[in-house]
Amino acid sequence: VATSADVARLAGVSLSTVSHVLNGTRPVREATRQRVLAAIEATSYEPDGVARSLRRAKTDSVGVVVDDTSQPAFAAMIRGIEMEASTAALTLLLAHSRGDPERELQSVRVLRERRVDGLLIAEGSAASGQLLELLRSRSSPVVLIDRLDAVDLDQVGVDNAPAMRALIGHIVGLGHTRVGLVAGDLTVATLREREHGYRLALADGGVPVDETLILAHREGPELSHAIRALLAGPDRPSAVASSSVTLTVELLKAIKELRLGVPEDIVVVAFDTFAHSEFFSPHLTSVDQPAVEIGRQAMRLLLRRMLDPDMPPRALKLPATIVHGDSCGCAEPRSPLPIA
Amino acid sequence: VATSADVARLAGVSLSTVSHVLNGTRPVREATRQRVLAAIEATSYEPDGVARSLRRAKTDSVGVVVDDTSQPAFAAMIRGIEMEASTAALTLLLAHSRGDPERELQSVRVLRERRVDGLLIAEGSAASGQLLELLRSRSSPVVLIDRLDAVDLDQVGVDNAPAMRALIGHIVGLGHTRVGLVAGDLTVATLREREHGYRLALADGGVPVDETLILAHREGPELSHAIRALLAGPDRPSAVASSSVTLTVELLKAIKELRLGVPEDIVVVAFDTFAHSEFFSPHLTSVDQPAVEIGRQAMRLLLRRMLDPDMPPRALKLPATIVHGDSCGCAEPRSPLPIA
DNA sequence: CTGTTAGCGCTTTCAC
DNA sequence: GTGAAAGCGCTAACAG
Repeated sequence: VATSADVARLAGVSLSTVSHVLNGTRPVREATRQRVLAAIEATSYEPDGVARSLRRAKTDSVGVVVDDTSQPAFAAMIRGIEMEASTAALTLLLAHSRGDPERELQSVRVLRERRVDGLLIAEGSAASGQLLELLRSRSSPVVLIDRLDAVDLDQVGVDNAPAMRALIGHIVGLGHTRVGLVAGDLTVATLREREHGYRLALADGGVPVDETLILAHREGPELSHAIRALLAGPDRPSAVASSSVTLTVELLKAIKELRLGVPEDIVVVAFDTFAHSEFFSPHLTSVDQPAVEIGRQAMRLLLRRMLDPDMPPRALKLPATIVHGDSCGCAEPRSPLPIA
Repeated sequence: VATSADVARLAGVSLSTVSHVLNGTRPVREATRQRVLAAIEATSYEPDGVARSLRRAKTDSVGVVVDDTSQPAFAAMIRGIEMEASTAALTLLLAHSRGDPERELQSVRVLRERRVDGLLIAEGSAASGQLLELLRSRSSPVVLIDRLDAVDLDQVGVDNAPAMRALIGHIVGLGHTRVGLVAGDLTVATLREREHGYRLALADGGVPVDETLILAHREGPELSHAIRALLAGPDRPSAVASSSVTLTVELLKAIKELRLGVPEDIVVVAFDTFAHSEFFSPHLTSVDQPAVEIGRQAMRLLLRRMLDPDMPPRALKLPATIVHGDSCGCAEPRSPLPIA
């Protein structure tokens, strides 16, 4: 492989001239420039980004740590991140943590060693003091996505509580007083916020909270069992909500097994939903996260942080929207419901 | 930030000893080792991957170029890739081409400049001579995914034709003789193969091919229009198949608009489908791609190629399966259909 | 067992 | 306008 030295030799110029031609970093006489360009062509020279990064002490890359790619919103978020990153000529380094805090730490370490210029950490599991410590230790630019565990770091996420409040409010308004909630692992910040929104909505409607209707297990056999118990029990709620797509899957599994009809036998609403669900039935009435926008804003915030390390940390809450399907069983399907 | 020189000074040893302690690359007396380790701790030293890459002339990273992240199979494929990559301690660099051959070339160039040790190129658009030339020019390890344009490069994909043949064969067996096909852009290799499978299935059943039933436009207004024309026309086919998820979306849009019932008014089958579609109706009878496995195998193949650049190129065809839903309207739902 | 040293390929002062 | 030279932080001969 050719190096800039080869190019310089062939063009009969110095190393520095080659570099300056390549980067347009100082004026070069046109004739010389042409000779250099020709030499580059002739040697099919390709600059070495690694050497450049070493010298410049920056890599023009950002690391992205995601918890779980099977979340359907993941692809959209990555797309948003990538849009902004490619505009800024940054390359993405991807690492998965698979919900394992240990792997998550490891991912951050590896990306750090690679000297990424910034870090995006998405949908992390429960807050980990170790991680926060690591992130703060070197004060490298970081933006947290949907993972509101710290106040002194940049973060972007959706405004969970109001969205859930509006979603549940809709079915409470329809007269439901026994509303189940598949709440998931409440150590996860976003899920906790959603559960909070649920409580707010019940309070709004003057409906007392029945704690036995709130299923706060993480995905797994226990949760499946709890859901089945709730739905097959003598006093089945008339409506059930779930707090995330993976939780909704568990819920739908149980509903299918018990051969319940939606919305005739039970009304279902969900936080987050499936792609193209409008073509299928039941079409879930649900909260829609602006996943692409979350990715974009997170990347933008990271870019700002990279330029100005001393900017005060910022927490961006993006609004979600409610998509009105037919799973809530209300007579008239309307367009997107407003979120208070 | 501390460098290995700082560590060496603090530990009172030479640079090389630090390096060897770090990499376990030659025996070091335990006492010395401990002193070095202590110094690392004390300085909170973190090795510089960039410098290491420059020196070692490898980066322990692979580039992944994807066409479009909105394909639902994308996330699964990435997951498969990542599993194998993380086992081999490789970092993933991600680039999107968004179906633009120009961006695709650019992505490959950028990743090359970053000196990735290997390249995975997925779901590319139409074959591009320029791309192939670029890939071959430096003979760096490359695996093509679902993009069978070249015979002399490693590639992995699904065995499209037999799968489509079996899928269509099923409905032909049900007595359908007018079967539409939303075939998509036939310059895309995988779509061409699927269309071929369709033709084979009709031939198998002794059904003559009616070319007006094959809609070979890429996604866009023309396609939408063609689909509507086909379905609203006087002589509507009794069944329609589509060759990819994005095409299926177009098809379902039209079906919804025309208020046709599936499978009563029209039978629908598809190549590739939506996540968790079993919970919704109609549950599409469809070909299921082993997306995770494709990712894994591709990465594995790349690893082998990286170790042995002179290995003869290999083309891996993974079998797809057929998921039997209720959109095909056959009386008895059975378990996965066999692919001949 | 440990240290010295020569670079990897590039950017960037500092001179001319 | 152009060139010479000093490293960026690390690894890997080569010597002891």
